[in-house]
Amino acid sequence: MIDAAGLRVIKAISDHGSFTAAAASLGYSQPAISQMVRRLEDRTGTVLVERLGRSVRLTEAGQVLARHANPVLAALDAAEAEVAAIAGLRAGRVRLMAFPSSSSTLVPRALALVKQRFPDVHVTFSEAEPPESLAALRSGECDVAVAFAYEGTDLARGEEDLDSFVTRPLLEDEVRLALPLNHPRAKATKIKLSDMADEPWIAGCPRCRGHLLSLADRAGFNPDVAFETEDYVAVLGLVAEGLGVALVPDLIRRSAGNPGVVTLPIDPASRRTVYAVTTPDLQRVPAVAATLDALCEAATAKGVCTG
Amino acid sequence: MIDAAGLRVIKAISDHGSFTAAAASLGYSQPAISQMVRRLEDRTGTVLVERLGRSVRLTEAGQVLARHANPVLAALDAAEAEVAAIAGLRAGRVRLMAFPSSSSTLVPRALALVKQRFPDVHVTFSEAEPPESLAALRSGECDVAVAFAYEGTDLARGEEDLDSFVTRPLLEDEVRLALPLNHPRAKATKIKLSDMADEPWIAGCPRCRGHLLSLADRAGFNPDVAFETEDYVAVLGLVAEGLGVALVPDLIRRSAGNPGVVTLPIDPASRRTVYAVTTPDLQRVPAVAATLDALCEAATAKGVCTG
DNA sequence: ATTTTTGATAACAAATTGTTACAATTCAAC
DNA sequence: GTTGAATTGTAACAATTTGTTATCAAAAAT
Repeated sequence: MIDAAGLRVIKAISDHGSFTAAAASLGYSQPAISQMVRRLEDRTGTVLVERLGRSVRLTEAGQVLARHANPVLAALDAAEAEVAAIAGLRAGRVRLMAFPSSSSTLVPRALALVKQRFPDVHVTFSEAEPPESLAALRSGECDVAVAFAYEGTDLARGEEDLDSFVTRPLLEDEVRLALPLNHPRAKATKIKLSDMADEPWIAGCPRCRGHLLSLADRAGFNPDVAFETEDYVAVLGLVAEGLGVALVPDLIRRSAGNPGVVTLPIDPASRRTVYAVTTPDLQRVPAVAATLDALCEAATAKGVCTG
Repeated sequence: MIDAAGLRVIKAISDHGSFTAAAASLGYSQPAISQMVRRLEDRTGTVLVERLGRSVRLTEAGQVLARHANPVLAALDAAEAEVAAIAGLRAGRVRLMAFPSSSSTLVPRALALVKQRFPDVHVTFSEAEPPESLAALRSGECDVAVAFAYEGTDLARGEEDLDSFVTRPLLEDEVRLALPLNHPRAKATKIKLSDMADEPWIAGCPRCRGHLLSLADRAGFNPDVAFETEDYVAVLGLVAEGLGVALVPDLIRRSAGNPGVVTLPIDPASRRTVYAVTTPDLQRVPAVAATLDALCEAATAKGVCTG
């Protein structure tokens, strides 16, 4: 019934003492004010303005509206300012989820970039493997997920539909074989997986284990998985102690290298692609876009970012 | 830019979780909500709602608006309620100015009527002679004036323009001659002013003095005005002490009768009319109308109220 | 008295806000 | 899988609201 425009008009009249001056202060023509007041009076069923020949004065009811105008308009302005701050990257919160091995360098570098450029944009961060991070994205618990897909498999393992997501490739990550330093083949420049068919294997996260099984199958053997752990530092530790060999993405070696371990390219080569993932809607949120950009830039030092 | 309607829509979406439910809760069709959100997003240049297939969720910016919605809408409702209270006579203030001799019975009775009918309407009251009360009405210092005009003269003494006022006759007040009880003519039933040409006179307020001079002139003499006072109780006291005779409106005698004084009709008769005066705008304010009605009713006991 | 200032009104233009009908999508259930 | 109910988006249109210009009438100031 009464809206912000009406209050603005009443307040202008109260402040300036005439319709004409109120109109000028609001950038309207004088008849616009006349009609606005008339409409308000019709709607409220009350006289709001006393016409005294040349000047006007608010009645008690008009003064009531004028008194309420300030808080209401101030609150509206505040709301607008807050939204504008988010739109202008002077505020905003982005909830990022990334898989553990990305946390070591890629994500911290991206967070630093965002913070440097937009100090008031807050990126919160938590670790999760791709299936959970994508589920969190879908359910609204996070805004950006950093996930990966092994060559030839879908990002979401084929089961989830990806149409509802927007993906941005960040970098290509080569999958290498990790051997203990004292292993007989540690000096090779390249290795066939089938050569390792009789070694005990150490597997990483479930998807990595799946990838290992898939590659081994293609190489014609069934690996003996002696240990499984999601913690890649532990994987490398186990390898260093000579308890087995493992497939590890290059990112791991570079960020958490273990001096007792060497990694070699495998033949045929295999890679995984690391993506930043979000939704089409969120992609248009400035703070989210800035985070994606930062991830992209942080990645270019290591890989190719097309975006 | 952002208005109350927009906030209402965002709040409804936040509360109900879908456009359809929000539309139902606001009595709109679903496309109305879709378009409203789209407009808001265009205006703010920000994504406010994440579309997740079947349901929707507010983005951070959307949540900001939803959070501001409550205070703004509550303040608007409060403003509306206050105005409605004034319109519905559950609130309101009327500033009444009346000339002194009306204060004794007419005005108190009217105030009591208003208070009985509309306990939350506050009528404040102050005394002023007609010229000042009308000036106060014009300048906005009061809402209703109780004034009088002697027969044949304008309410505002001819100088002021009455077009800008609305008048409502309350009662006719006969002008009588006050004599001390022991005056030789105290037993007469009617008296010609010319019979009193040689008496000392006591004059009331300036306008009353003017009326005395005018009547005396018509009766062919020039009265010897021995005392002047605006206080009619004093006038009657002076008369009772035999210090002179006076013209007093009947209202005075009835409300402040002095046992040492008799009042007689004069010939030719003279009356004054008591009016309630306000402005056309204020007349439409319910509390003012109620006060006018009460004055009218309070007067019917004594005179004729046409209104 | 005349001029300037101010509000009201009429007629019209433009923007807004809403509706209905229908297409497209999602999600759950069979 | 496939169907079906539920939900959002879009297009076309109608109604309302909101603003402008031109003009009038009244009030104040000179």
